[in-house]
Amino acid sequence: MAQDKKFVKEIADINEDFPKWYTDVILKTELVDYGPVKGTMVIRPYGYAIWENIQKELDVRFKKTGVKNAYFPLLIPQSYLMKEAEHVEGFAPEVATVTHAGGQKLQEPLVIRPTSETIICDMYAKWMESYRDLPILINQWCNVMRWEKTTRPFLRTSEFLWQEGHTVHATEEEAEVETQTMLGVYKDFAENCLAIPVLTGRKTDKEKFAGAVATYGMEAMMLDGKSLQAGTSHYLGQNFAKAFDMKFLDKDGTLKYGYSTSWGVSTRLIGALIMAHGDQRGLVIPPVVAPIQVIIIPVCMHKDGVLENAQKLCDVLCDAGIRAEVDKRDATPGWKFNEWEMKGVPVRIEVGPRDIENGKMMAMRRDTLEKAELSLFDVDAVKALLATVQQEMLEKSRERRDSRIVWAESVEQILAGVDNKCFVKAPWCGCRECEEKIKEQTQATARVIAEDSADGKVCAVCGKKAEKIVYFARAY
RNA sequence: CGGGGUGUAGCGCAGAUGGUAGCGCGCGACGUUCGGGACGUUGAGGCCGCAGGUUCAAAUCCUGUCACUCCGACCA
Repeated sequence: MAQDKKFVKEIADINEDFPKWYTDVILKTELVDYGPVKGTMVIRPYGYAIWENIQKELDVRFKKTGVKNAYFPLLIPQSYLMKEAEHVEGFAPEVATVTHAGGQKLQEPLVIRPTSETIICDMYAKWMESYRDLPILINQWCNVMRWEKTTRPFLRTSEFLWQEGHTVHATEEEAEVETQTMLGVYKDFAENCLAIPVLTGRKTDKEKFAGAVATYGMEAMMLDGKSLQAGTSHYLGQNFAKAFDMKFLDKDGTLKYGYSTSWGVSTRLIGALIMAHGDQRGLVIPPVVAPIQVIIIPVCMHKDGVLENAQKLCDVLCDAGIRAEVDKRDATPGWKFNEWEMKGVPVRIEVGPRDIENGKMMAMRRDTLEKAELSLFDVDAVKALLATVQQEMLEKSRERRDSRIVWAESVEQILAGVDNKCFVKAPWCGCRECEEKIKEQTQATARVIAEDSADGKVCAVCGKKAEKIVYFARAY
């Protein structure tokens, strides 16, 4: 117990000071370190492995929808950004610009991509001549830079890694379907890989992406009740097609502008993962994306057969496709237990002389901290345990989230709801003034528009006929 | 850009009224340990953010400056 206290002291209290807990945990578990340039982060191997797993899972899903990966340049001529009026406005304050290269001042400044719509649309314009060239379905994994005023590792950094998908279609309908398909891919990924239940839906005009006709987002609830936008999918209509002259000759022989979409998720997902599942002991990472799924701790390493059996177990698990490691470091088992719990490894297996003698091994789940005795080398049991952890983490998060969605019919009720760490569903007339009033008085913003019908309801702010039911929450 | 705070060892900090720098953790070596953060012995590690000034003497007092950080306005 005394030792527990000591451990708890090491990371900030999750309930008392959530933001501090967050930064403590990501630094102490060696996910990230701060970069020398303000607002940048170094993603360390343990953190990067999560990103690699995210990439792997998303790529599988993208490929199923026919999307292929490609790569476009980091630097974009400044004039490209000027072509789409709203888009320029949206990004103007936060672009970083390169003015000199090769020891000389450049004729035209180059911007470091804050997103790649412009350069990609410019290329697409060259590639699309006939309707037979459409749709173009391309994704790129890359870094982007947005010079933000305040930053926080993973959630908002000056430079971040993401994937951005960009598609062009011959018809409005097809592009709209694509927008929804990708939103669905994200939802499936968030729930089944990250074990984070998400709300998906259309964004209000105030919250939409600069240059889009419609923006759809997925919102996840963090442990402190705040919402995190975990992914977006935009229907861009012909806005970019017209700005970049993306025309094609249709079946009917006429020249038409294409309809485009873009969608993306970023390293912010790692932040979401941490803030959705962590506890007082540190991280809890769902098995699908965990860098290490099973950590094997040999007990009494110096005794005959312990290390050999631990290594053999590791080998059989790895052969079965499980990411397992043996911790052979010269430290006490107790120290290692705490270390790996903090790092969020889903399953820990202890192997000691007693176990070997009895043909057993002790397994512990990180999410519930429950221990179970398994037969030594029982790969199927470990696999089943990992699957259970994955599934129950989602169920637990979903129950928690669902119990924290409340209904409100006035600004006071909205305030009470968000103060109570809840998402608030409220009817809204659709006007910007009411939306802004809610933000002023409650610091909550419209996250997504719900599917529910607003028939017979009145706006929580102005009392006029409600057009939409909207989820409000304080957001990161 | 407004308000507050902090800069001393890798990290967290202590250093009244000036006298030449210390504690905890961590790190190295050796030994005993190992089923929930072990212990003993011993060692390494500092331009006290930076630049001026006052003084016989500055981590300490004064002035300036830089950096970081928290809270408000903007953002994935």
